[in-house]
Amino acid sequence: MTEFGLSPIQATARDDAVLKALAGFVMQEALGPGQRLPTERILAERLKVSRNTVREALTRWEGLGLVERRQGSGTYLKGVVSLDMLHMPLTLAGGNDFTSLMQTLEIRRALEAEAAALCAVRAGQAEIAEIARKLDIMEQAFHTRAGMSAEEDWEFHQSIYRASGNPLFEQIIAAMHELFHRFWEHPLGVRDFGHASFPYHRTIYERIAAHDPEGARAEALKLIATVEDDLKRGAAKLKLSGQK
Amino acid sequence: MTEFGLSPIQATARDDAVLKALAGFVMQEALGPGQRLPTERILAERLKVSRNTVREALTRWEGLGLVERRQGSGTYLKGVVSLDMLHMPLTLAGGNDFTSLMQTLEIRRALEAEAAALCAVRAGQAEIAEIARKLDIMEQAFHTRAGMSAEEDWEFHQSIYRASGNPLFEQIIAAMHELFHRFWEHPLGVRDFGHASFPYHRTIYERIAAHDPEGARAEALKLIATVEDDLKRGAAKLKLSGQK
DNA sequence: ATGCAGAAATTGGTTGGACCATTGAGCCAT
DNA sequence: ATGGCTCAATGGTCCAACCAATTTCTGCAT
Repeated sequence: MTEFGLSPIQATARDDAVLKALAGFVMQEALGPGQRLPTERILAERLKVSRNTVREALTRWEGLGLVERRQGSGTYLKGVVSLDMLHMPLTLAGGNDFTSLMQTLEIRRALEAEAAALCAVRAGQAEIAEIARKLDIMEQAFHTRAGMSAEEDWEFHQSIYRASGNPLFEQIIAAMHELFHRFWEHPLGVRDFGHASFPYHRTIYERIAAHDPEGARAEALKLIATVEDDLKRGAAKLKLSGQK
Repeated sequence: MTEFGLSPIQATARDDAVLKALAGFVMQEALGPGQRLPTERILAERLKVSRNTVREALTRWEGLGLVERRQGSGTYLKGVVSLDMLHMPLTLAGGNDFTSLMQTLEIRRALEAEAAALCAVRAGQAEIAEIARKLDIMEQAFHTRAGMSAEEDWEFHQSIYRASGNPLFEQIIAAMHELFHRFWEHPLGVRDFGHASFPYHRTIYERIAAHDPEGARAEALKLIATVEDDLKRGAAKLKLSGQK
């Protein structure tokens, strides 16, 4: 099969046209997350298409998590949209079981290590200071609330992804985090989940502040390893207690 | 065309219910990629919902890349569908420029290295044989077609992702690959793009076959490094020629 | 004036029916 | 066989309602 370099043309593509126009409108009006966009009826009238077409277009955006619809209220932006957006929908088979969590952790291990290394190379004074701030907040929360610092923990890691200079790290891991939110919070009933990982947050920060990419990578790998251990302990506990 | 195993829907949240019922139907009938599923009119009748509702539900799946609709023909499955699917749609800002490509390469570097290492640990005889087969095909195509072996190259990497035992690797990288398809093919006008990476395919395979995870990781990193170099060369060339 | 319950308007969700555009299968003349 | 034709099937779009949740307005009692 030879390559002709030709793509099939699309005769009818009203949905896409609607989304393109809407994206242009959003940019023009400089709308951000939380803002409400025009009602379906108005969009249909302005764009000279049926309300049904508008709805199918918005359904696409909703499925992509870009927009949230509230009956009786309106349609609201949930993220930043731009004309040159690229979509990368992933669907993972298998539910919220041990295997799925373990698989996401393998992805996170790869990305976390790389992000920490890149961060150690690229982070400037401001980024390092921000990471230090998040680390302090997390450590204080950890001590005052006896280890319940999931939210602060997450924000610490986010600050590293941001300082990596590549927004894809944050986006991919954030999507996984949102997906397994309940499990990152109270995974599998292990009460002291995450305790073992605590000291490595500071060591990661130190290696980043010292601009030592391989050191940061190594500490990040240690952190993920403790999480994997916790997960395995939780799975073993579950097995003992007879749950499937 | 008599029995569909579909039962009517009752409460609100119709479209979600439609998708759940449809997913159940797909599993029950053991439908796989490429297969055609019932027409919208039949689904609407069987589920006792309006055709518009069916369409919105299918629009969701289409946006997620699970399904492909062909006017006049039907709606066809594009991937594997199951009841306990989880969706992780990512939307990346920024277009098909040099920076975006470089950022996806950083993600690919992290994942490719980890996948190769995992593969070296987990791949069995059958998986290794499959990788060897893809490698042979790629090398032959490379020699007979003077380096134009993008498709075979991609299939070689896919076989590694599959043998890693974690489907997320293949899904994430496949999504990026599809996204930047034109650029992976003829990136930035560099004619011998990918030539430098050629020898590392075999070295990666050898480390995997020897069950040497760190060796496989190292070779994978070398391969990505050559691609990054090609990309930088292409960008420099573009800069010289005055294009933006 | 103020507070609040109920009415009214707004907005997304659903329905049913109609028609258009594309596809594919069957048929027929060549 | 080949090419062109019809015609039924199927997804794409449109319209005009109505339903359900939410918000806003209104008017009465305090």
